[in-house]
Amino acid sequence: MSIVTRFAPSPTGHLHIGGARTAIFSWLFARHYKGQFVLRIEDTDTERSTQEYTDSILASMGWLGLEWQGEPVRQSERFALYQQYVQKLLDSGHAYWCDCSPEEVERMREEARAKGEKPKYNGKCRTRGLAPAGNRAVRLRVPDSGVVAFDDMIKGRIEFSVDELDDMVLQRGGGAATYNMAVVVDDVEMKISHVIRGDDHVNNTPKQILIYQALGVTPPAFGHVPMILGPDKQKLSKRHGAKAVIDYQSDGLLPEALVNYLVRLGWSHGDQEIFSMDELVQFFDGKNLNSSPASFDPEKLLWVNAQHLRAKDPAQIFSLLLPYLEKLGLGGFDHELAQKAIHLYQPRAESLDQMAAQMLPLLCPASQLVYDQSAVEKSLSAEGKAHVRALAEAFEGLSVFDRDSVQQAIHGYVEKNNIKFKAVGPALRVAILGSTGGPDLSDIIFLLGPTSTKARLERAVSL
RNA sequence: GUCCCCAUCGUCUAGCUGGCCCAGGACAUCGGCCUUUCACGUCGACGACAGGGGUUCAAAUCCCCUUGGGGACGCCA
Repeated sequence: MSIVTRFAPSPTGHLHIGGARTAIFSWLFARHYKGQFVLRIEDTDTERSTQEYTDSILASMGWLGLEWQGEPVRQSERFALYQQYVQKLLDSGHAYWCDCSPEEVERMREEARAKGEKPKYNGKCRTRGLAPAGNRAVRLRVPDSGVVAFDDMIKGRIEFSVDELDDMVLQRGGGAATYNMAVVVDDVEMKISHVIRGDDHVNNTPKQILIYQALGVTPPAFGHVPMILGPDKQKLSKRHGAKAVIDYQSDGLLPEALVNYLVRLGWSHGDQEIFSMDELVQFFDGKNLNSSPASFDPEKLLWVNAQHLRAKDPAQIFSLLLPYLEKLGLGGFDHELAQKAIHLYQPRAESLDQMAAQMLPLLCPASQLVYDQSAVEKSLSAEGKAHVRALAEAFEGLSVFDRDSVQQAIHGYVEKNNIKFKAVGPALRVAILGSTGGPDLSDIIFLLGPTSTKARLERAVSL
């Protein structure tokens, strides 16, 4: 059997991390078994679906590296197809027309509830033999007894008694297919072999299986991935902060890091935490999936991102970092300097966003350097300034200006005056970078070069 | 209300067919080391089998109940 999986988002919002994770699982599963991964846009709700969201979702998928095969299928273009299938069901006696009003159905539900049962439609029109009419709906005739069961790839065997199900609407008055009908038709037509989707669909599964059975088609395999909860164990929502994929993109996360983190939420491969995309494809076989919901931990996500950031080639980082550098408002900066400095910042930043901010003091002109006031007061005392002045002279006397000679100049100065490095280091650092943190000073001064270094030291002394 | 799913450190998890687990790894937290700062790194500490019954020579691992959490019950998707 050839493996075909799908991701079927509804374009009523941006791609969120929950959806992203099921998409990733689906994609990995298909890739691992060398199958196909296809997309379907579930845009039958014309009220809430927009092209902007469709574009945004596709863009996020692309950014994450989840390439799909063929053109995405749009449900809104397939109403006629769904009607054909509904007609088949009507012809075979598996479905019937119903003219009950919403109020009437609501009453039936309340009655059932009053009896302590699950609210359902009572099957009033089953035997009335109603003819088609524009405002009439089509309902599925579900079996009177029995159970619907399926072996979930993640949760194992799940059974539902048909007593829990009612004669669901397949086609609305007006002729539009309902969600469950459209999904089944599409999955059949698209030859989907494995339906990997969110946990919230387990209750739809028996309904859909009933439609498959009525159609005389073997259902695909189902795998329901657990939901992602917020840090407080509640359903993920806006108050948990950024949750759309594009938000993480603008926060400076690496797509492979987001994928890595999301996959590990509910899946494991021994004790391994960091995976490349290739390793993921290699290891993800649809097994070892956790059936319990997981909480989203932004801190660990950042940590995973930091690991990927460090492992990446500096040249690649630079091109990814460029947009963030440009957002800094420098209005132009020395690209070569930035490029050469990347490796110094790789181990200290957790995101591209952070990295750009950390590099600002290095990249800005001396005149725009912002000083940390308390650091200046603490380190750039009269004595500190005297050291800075002396070091400026020492640097100017250098015939070769490279990392080693700069370092020697500093150490030479320290030794000659019989003082500790601590006496001059902080002052020099604040003078060069404006604050107390940052990479090794010799590296920074060398990269800055004699002219820029001199300008910074002069400005610091005059503070 | 009814049905479905879930239950190991604060969080993500290892623990697949019970003994190698008085439970391992990772994030976070705390402390040591490294270091010219801040990070990185490194070493260590803290920290969990929800509760109760069974089954068994032996249970985190199997069964049942309770509790807790989540989801679903639309002519929404």
